[in-house]
Amino acid sequence: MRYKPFMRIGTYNINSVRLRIERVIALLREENLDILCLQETKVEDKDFPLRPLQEAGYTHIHYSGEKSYNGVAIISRIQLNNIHTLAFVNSHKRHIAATLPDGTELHNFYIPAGGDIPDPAINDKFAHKLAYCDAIAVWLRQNRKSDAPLIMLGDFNIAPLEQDVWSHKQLLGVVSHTPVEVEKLGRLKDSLGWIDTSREFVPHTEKLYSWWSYRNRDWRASNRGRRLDHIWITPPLKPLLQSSHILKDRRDGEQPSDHVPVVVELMSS
DNA sequence: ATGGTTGGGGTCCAA
Repeated sequence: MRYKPFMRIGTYNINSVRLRIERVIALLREENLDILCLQETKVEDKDFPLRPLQEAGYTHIHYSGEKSYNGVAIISRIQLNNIHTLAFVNSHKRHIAATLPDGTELHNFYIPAGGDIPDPAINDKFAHKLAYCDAIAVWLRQNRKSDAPLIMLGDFNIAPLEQDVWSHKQLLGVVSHTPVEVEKLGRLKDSLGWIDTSREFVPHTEKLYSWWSYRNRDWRASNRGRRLDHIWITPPLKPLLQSSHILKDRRDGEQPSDHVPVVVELMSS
Protein backbone atom coordinates (compact mmCIF):
# COMPACT_ATOMS: atom_id res chain seq x y z
CA MET A 1 0.00 0.00 0.00
CA ARG A 2 1.39 3.42 -0.92
CA TYR A 3 2.35 5.98 1.68
CA LYS A 4 -0.53 8.16 2.72
CA PRO A 5 0.23 11.00 5.10
CA PHE A 6 -3.33 12.22 5.64
CA MET A 7 -6.59 10.63 6.50
CA ARG A 8 -9.47 12.01 4.45
CA ILE A 9 -12.88 12.01 6.12
CA GLY A 10 -16.14 13.29 4.65
CA THR A 11 -19.75 13.91 5.60
CA TYR A 12 -22.64 13.97 3.13
CA ASN A 13 -26.41 14.19 3.52
CA ILE A 14 -27.24 11.93 0.59
CA ASN A 15 -31.08 12.15 0.71
CA SER A 16 -31.59 8.47 -0.27
CA VAL A 17 -28.44 6.37 -0.57
CA ARG A 18 -30.11 3.94 -2.97
CA LEU A 19 -31.07 6.65 -5.44
CA ARG A 20 -27.63 8.24 -5.32
CA ILE A 21 -25.27 5.30 -4.76
CA GLU A 22 -23.34 6.20 -7.94
CA ARG A 23 -22.76 9.69 -6.55
CA VAL A 24 -21.39 8.16 -3.37
CA ILE A 25 -19.02 5.89 -5.30
CA ALA A 26 -17.81 8.80 -7.45
CA LEU A 27 -17.20 10.93 -4.37
CA LEU A 28 -15.24 8.18 -2.61
CA ARG A 29 -13.05 7.64 -5.67
CA GLU A 30 -12.54 11.20 -6.84
CA GLU A 31 -11.88 12.59 -3.37
CA ASN A 32 -9.82 9.57 -2.33
CA LEU A 33 -11.76 9.32 0.92
CA ASP A 34 -10.81 6.95 3.67
CA ILE A 35 -14.08 7.38 5.54
CA LEU A 36 -17.44 8.82 4.46
CA CYS A 37 -20.33 9.44 6.83
CA LEU A 38 -23.82 9.63 5.34
CA GLN A 39 -27.09 11.02 6.63
CA GLU A 40 -30.66 10.60 5.37
CA THR A 41 -29.92 7.22 3.87
CA LYS A 42 -33.68 6.51 3.96
CA VAL A 43 -33.22 2.76 3.87
CA GLU A 44 -33.75 -0.16 6.20
CA ASP A 45 -30.59 -2.05 7.08
CA LYS A 46 -31.61 -5.15 5.13
CA ASP A 47 -31.77 -3.08 1.91
CA PHE A 48 -28.56 -1.05 2.32
CA PRO A 49 -26.59 -1.06 -1.00
CA LEU A 50 -23.47 -2.82 0.30
CA ARG A 51 -22.11 -4.49 -2.79
CA PRO A 52 -21.14 -1.49 -4.98
CA LEU A 53 -19.33 0.05 -2.02
CA GLN A 54 -17.44 -3.15 -1.26
CA GLU A 55 -16.51 -3.43 -4.94
CA ALA A 56 -15.08 0.09 -4.71
CA GLY A 57 -12.76 -1.08 -1.93
CA TYR A 58 -14.73 0.05 1.08
CA THR A 59 -15.13 -3.09 3.13
CA HIS A 60 -15.95 -1.58 6.53
CA ILE A 61 -19.54 -0.43 6.25
CA HIS A 62 -21.86 0.21 9.18
CA TYR A 63 -25.35 1.65 9.13
CA SER A 64 -28.44 2.30 11.15
CA GLY A 65 -31.50 3.01 9.07
CA GLU A 66 -35.27 2.93 8.91
CA LYS A 67 -37.89 2.94 6.21
CA SER A 68 -38.39 6.26 4.37
CA TYR A 69 -36.85 8.58 6.96
CA ASN A 70 -33.55 9.41 8.64
CA GLY A 71 -30.75 6.82 8.62
CA VAL A 72 -26.97 7.17 9.00
CA ALA A 73 -23.98 5.19 7.76
CA ILE A 74 -20.19 5.03 7.98
CA ILE A 75 -18.34 3.78 4.90
CA SER A 76 -14.64 3.13 5.41
CA ARG A 77 -11.60 1.47 3.88
CA ILE A 78 -9.94 1.62 7.32
CA GLN A 79 -10.72 -0.88 10.05
CA LEU A 80 -13.25 0.48 12.53
CA ASN A 81 -13.95 -0.72 16.03
CA ASN A 82 -16.56 -0.30 18.73
CA ILE A 83 -19.40 0.49 16.34
CA HIS A 84 -22.40 1.72 18.28
CA THR A 85 -25.53 3.80 17.99
CA LEU A 86 -27.15 6.07 20.52
CA ALA A 87 -30.83 6.96 20.65
CA PHE A 88 -31.45 10.45 22.00
CA VAL A 89 -35.02 11.58 22.80
CA ASN A 90 -36.68 8.89 20.62
CA SER A 91 -35.86 5.89 18.44
CA HIS A 92 -35.09 7.78 15.19
CA LYS A 93 -31.95 6.47 13.48
CA ARG A 94 -29.85 9.60 13.74
CA HIS A 95 -26.49 8.53 15.20
CA ILE A 96 -23.73 6.02 14.61
CA ALA A 97 -20.22 6.02 16.05
CA ALA A 98 -16.96 4.15 15.55
CA THR A 99 -13.39 4.16 16.81
CA LEU A 100 -10.50 4.56 14.36
CA PRO A 101 -7.29 2.51 14.63
CA ASP A 102 -5.45 5.43 16.29
CA GLY A 103 -8.14 5.64 18.98
CA THR A 104 -9.97 8.66 17.59
CA GLU A 105 -13.71 8.32 18.12
CA LEU A 106 -16.00 9.38 15.28
CA HIS A 107 -19.65 10.37 15.83
CA ASN A 108 -21.96 10.77 12.85
CA PHE A 109 -25.17 12.74 13.56
CA TYR A 110 -28.32 13.63 11.70
CA ILE A 111 -29.85 16.30 13.94
CA PRO A 112 -33.61 16.76 13.38
CA ALA A 113 -34.56 19.40 10.81
CA GLY A 114 -37.26 20.74 13.10
CA GLY A 115 -40.23 21.44 10.83
CA ASP A 116 -41.38 24.86 9.73
CA ILE A 117 -42.61 26.75 12.79
CA PRO A 118 -39.85 27.80 15.21
CA ASP A 119 -41.98 27.43 18.34
CA PRO A 120 -41.52 24.31 20.48
CA ALA A 121 -44.92 24.89 22.13
CA ILE A 122 -46.84 24.30 18.91
CA ASN A 123 -44.36 22.38 16.75
CA ASP A 124 -43.31 18.97 18.09
CA LYS A 125 -40.58 18.64 15.49
CA PHE A 126 -38.92 21.86 16.63
CA ALA A 127 -39.23 20.77 20.27
CA HIS A 128 -37.59 17.49 19.29
CA LYS A 129 -34.72 19.31 17.58
CA LEU A 130 -34.00 21.42 20.66
CA ALA A 131 -34.27 18.43 22.99
CA TYR A 132 -31.99 16.41 20.73
CA CYS A 133 -29.26 19.08 20.87
CA ASP A 134 -29.55 19.24 24.66
CA ALA A 135 -29.40 15.46 24.97
CA ILE A 136 -26.21 15.20 22.91
CA ALA A 137 -24.56 17.96 24.95
CA VAL A 138 -25.47 16.27 28.23
CA TRP A 139 -24.24 12.89 27.02
CA LEU A 140 -20.93 14.33 25.82
CA ARG A 141 -20.32 16.20 29.06
CA GLN A 142 -21.07 13.13 31.14
CA ASN A 143 -19.26 10.57 29.02
CA ARG A 144 -16.39 12.18 27.13
CA LYS A 145 -13.57 14.67 27.75
CA SER A 146 -12.23 17.52 25.64
CA ASP A 147 -8.68 16.14 25.87
CA ALA A 148 -9.72 12.96 24.03
CA PRO A 149 -9.40 12.82 20.23
CA LEU A 150 -12.98 13.03 18.95
CA ILE A 151 -14.66 13.91 15.69
CA MET A 152 -18.32 14.90 15.56
CA LEU A 153 -19.81 15.50 12.15
CA GLY A 154 -22.94 15.35 10.08
CA ASP A 155 -26.02 17.27 9.08
CA PHE A 156 -26.67 19.40 12.14
CA ASN A 157 -29.51 21.29 10.41
CA ILE A 158 -28.35 24.53 12.04
CA ALA A 159 -26.43 27.37 10.41
CA PRO A 160 -24.84 29.10 13.42
CA LEU A 161 -23.03 32.15 12.05
CA GLU A 162 -24.40 35.22 10.28
CA GLN A 163 -22.37 34.35 7.19
CA ASP A 164 -23.58 30.74 7.27
CA VAL A 165 -26.83 31.89 5.61
CA TRP A 166 -27.57 34.02 2.56
CA SER A 167 -29.40 36.62 4.66
CA HIS A 168 -28.98 36.69 8.41
CA LYS A 169 -31.82 39.19 8.84
CA GLN A 170 -34.25 37.34 6.62
CA LEU A 171 -33.54 33.98 8.22
CA LEU A 172 -33.68 34.95 11.89
CA GLY A 173 -37.21 33.54 12.01
CA VAL A 174 -36.55 30.55 9.77
CA VAL A 175 -35.89 27.15 11.31
CA SER A 176 -32.14 26.39 10.97
CA HIS A 177 -31.00 29.91 11.90
CA THR A 178 -33.25 31.03 14.78
CA PRO A 179 -31.48 32.38 17.89
CA VAL A 180 -32.78 29.55 20.10
CA GLU A 181 -31.25 26.89 17.84
CA VAL A 182 -28.02 28.78 17.38
CA GLU A 183 -27.80 29.04 21.16
CA LYS A 184 -28.37 25.28 21.52
CA LEU A 185 -25.68 24.50 18.99
CA GLY A 186 -23.35 26.93 20.75
CA ARG A 187 -23.83 25.09 24.04
CA LEU A 188 -23.26 21.79 22.29
CA LYS A 189 -20.07 23.19 20.78
CA ASP A 190 -18.94 24.36 24.23
CA SER A 191 -19.61 20.92 25.73
CA LEU A 192 -16.15 19.66 24.77
CA GLY A 193 -14.54 22.77 23.29
CA TRP A 194 -15.31 21.58 19.76
CA ILE A 195 -13.51 23.22 16.84
CA ASP A 196 -15.52 24.04 13.70
CA THR A 197 -13.09 22.84 11.03
CA SER A 198 -14.64 24.68 8.06
CA ARG A 199 -14.24 28.01 9.83
CA GLU A 200 -10.60 27.27 10.67
CA PHE A 201 -9.91 27.96 6.99
CA VAL A 202 -12.64 30.44 6.00
CA PRO A 203 -13.08 33.63 8.06
CA HIS A 204 -16.42 34.29 9.78
CA THR A 205 -16.90 37.33 7.53
CA GLU A 206 -17.09 35.18 4.41
CA LYS A 207 -20.22 33.42 3.18
CA LEU A 208 -20.03 29.63 3.38
CA TYR A 209 -22.83 27.18 2.54
CA SER A 210 -23.26 23.41 2.32
CA TRP A 211 -26.96 23.27 1.35
CA TRP A 212 -29.09 24.89 -1.31
CA SER A 213 -32.85 24.28 -1.48
CA TYR A 214 -34.40 22.34 -4.34
CA ARG A 215 -37.01 25.11 -4.51
CA ASN A 216 -35.01 27.39 -6.74
CA ARG A 217 -34.87 27.34 -10.51
CA ASP A 218 -31.11 27.94 -10.47
CA TRP A 219 -29.48 27.18 -7.12
CA ARG A 220 -26.15 28.70 -8.14
CA ALA A 221 -27.64 31.92 -9.53
CA SER A 222 -29.97 32.57 -6.60
CA ASN A 223 -27.31 31.25 -4.16
CA ARG A 224 -29.67 31.18 -1.20
CA GLY A 225 -27.55 28.71 0.72
CA ARG A 226 -27.07 27.71 4.33
CA ARG A 227 -24.20 25.93 6.11
CA LEU A 228 -25.95 23.01 7.78
CA ASP A 229 -23.24 20.36 7.52
CA HIS A 230 -20.33 20.42 9.91
CA ILE A 231 -17.17 18.60 10.94
CA TRP A 232 -16.06 19.34 14.48
CA ILE A 233 -12.93 18.10 16.26
CA THR A 234 -11.71 18.25 19.85
CA PRO A 235 -8.55 20.28 20.68
CA PRO A 236 -6.06 17.37 20.58
CA LEU A 237 -6.82 16.94 16.85
CA LYS A 238 -6.38 20.61 15.96
CA PRO A 239 -2.62 20.35 15.27
CA LEU A 240 -3.38 17.44 12.92
CA LEU A 241 -5.94 19.35 10.85
CA GLN A 242 -4.57 19.96 7.35
CA SER A 243 -7.55 21.14 5.31
CA SER A 244 -11.31 21.38 5.12
CA HIS A 245 -13.38 21.75 1.98
CA ILE A 246 -17.05 22.12 1.16
CA LEU A 247 -17.51 20.50 -2.25
CA LYS A 248 -19.92 23.00 -3.77
CA ASP A 249 -19.66 21.61 -7.30
CA ARG A 250 -21.30 18.37 -6.12
CA ARG A 251 -24.58 20.29 -6.04
CA ASP A 252 -24.48 20.15 -9.88
CA GLY A 253 -25.38 17.31 -12.21
CA GLU A 254 -28.30 14.95 -12.58
CA GLN A 255 -30.37 14.35 -9.44
CA PRO A 256 -28.11 16.01 -6.87
CA SER A 257 -28.71 15.93 -3.15
CA ASP A 258 -29.69 19.35 -1.79
CA HIS A 259 -26.60 19.07 0.46
CA VAL A 260 -22.96 18.88 -0.64
CA PRO A 261 -20.15 16.94 1.04
CA VAL A 262 -17.70 18.42 3.53
CA VAL A 263 -14.24 16.84 3.65
CA VAL A 264 -11.36 17.24 6.09
CA GLU A 265 -7.78 16.01 5.97
CA LEU A 266 -6.19 14.98 9.25
CA MET A 267 -2.59 13.91 9.71
CA SER A 268 -2.49 10.26 10.64
CA SER A 269 -1.12 9.82 14.12
C1' DA B 1 -46.65 36.86 2.70
C1' DT B 2 -46.27 33.01 -0.40
C1' DG B 3 -44.59 29.34 -3.01
C1' DG B 4 -41.22 27.13 -4.90
C1' DT B 5 -38.94 21.05 -5.42
C1' DT B 6 -37.55 16.48 -4.10
C1' DG B 7 -37.73 11.38 -2.20
C1' DG B 8 -40.23 7.52 -0.53
C1' DG B 9 -44.15 5.04 -0.36
C1' DG B 10 -48.38 4.67 -1.68
C1' DT B 11 -52.76 8.72 -2.90
C1' DC B 12 -49.32 12.24 1.94
C1' DC B 13 -45.29 13.22 5.02
C1' DA B 14 -40.79 15.22 5.79
C1' DA B 15 -37.33 18.14 4.26
